[in-house]
Amino acid sequence: MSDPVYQDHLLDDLRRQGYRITAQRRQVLEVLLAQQDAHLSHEEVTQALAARGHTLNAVTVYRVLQWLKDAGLVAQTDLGGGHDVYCWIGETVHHHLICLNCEHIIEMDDAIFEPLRQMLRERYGFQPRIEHFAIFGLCMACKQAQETDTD
Amino acid sequence: MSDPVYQDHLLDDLRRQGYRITAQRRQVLEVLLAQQDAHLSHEEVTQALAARGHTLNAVTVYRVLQWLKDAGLVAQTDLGGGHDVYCWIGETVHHHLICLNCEHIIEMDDAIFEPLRQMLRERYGFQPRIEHFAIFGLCMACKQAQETDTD
DNA sequence: CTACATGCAAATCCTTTGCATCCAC
DNA sequence: GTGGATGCAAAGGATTTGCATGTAG
Repeated sequence: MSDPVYQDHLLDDLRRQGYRITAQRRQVLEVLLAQQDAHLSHEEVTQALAARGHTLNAVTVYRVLQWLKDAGLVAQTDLGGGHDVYCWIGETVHHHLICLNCEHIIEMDDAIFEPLRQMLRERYGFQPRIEHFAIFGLCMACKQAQETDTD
Repeated sequence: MSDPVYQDHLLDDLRRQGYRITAQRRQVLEVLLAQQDAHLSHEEVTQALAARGHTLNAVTVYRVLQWLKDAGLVAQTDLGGGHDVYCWIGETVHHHLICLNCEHIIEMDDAIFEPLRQMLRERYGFQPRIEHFAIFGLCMACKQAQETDTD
């Protein structure tokens, strides 16, 4: 997945598509590749870069993220937190359950949306684009904690 | 629903809760009450106010919307458009299908989410808060138009 | 009368843009 | 060498804050 061989292959691919591979682009790409399941904000990407000893201009980070999105490698989503988040587009489509209390994120399989998709198509003739979904609520632990509180 | 009697009752209720009723608060409240099913952004609220001949300071509009939210009368949601939208909390819970192409909004009943809710509870022990949901995709008309294009 | 709401100006935050310089190809 | 990418500074837009004034209760 994120081994050097895969990365080299990826970079060659991008070069073949006419994109230029700069140090900055490689660095941002590595960060996102290293945390494929995470949704990273611009700020978090910057922090991850810093942790690796790279200090890119904030503007450049924006531009590289935009580039990765244009190249179809990264999804840019607004999960409602005010800032867009970016995440690597892997082979397996999945979605997230986000706990409003502890902010724990649970991954869920795409299959769970199939019934909903079908219903929307049947009832409303609507073709949903549920490619990257987030549902907010309470995770099991927090739900139980809350119930205990109320007792 | 939005008749004067109902509004008076509402204002009295708020007063009883210790809130002060100013002209500005009444004006914003009226705007939201008049379009209960709409999701209005700060800008749209301002425009609606202007259409009624009221010119409030932008800051005041923010503060009144925040107040209405705190009072539990209005929901503040980020539908992914970059700006928060505000909408009156009525009795009937409903959600929206938003067409990515024509931006047409279809209302859908809350019942459609029941199977999903149940699945999330069963499989992940997750208590979803699906109170105001938006699903993006293509509406029937745009889907058909697209299919015709490809032919 | 008093505490709270308003309006103005200014500050703040995130993001984009213009432009000179730099570097991948 | 040349077009595209970078970094800096500065602009831009949305929202928040500080403070004097106004007003609901």
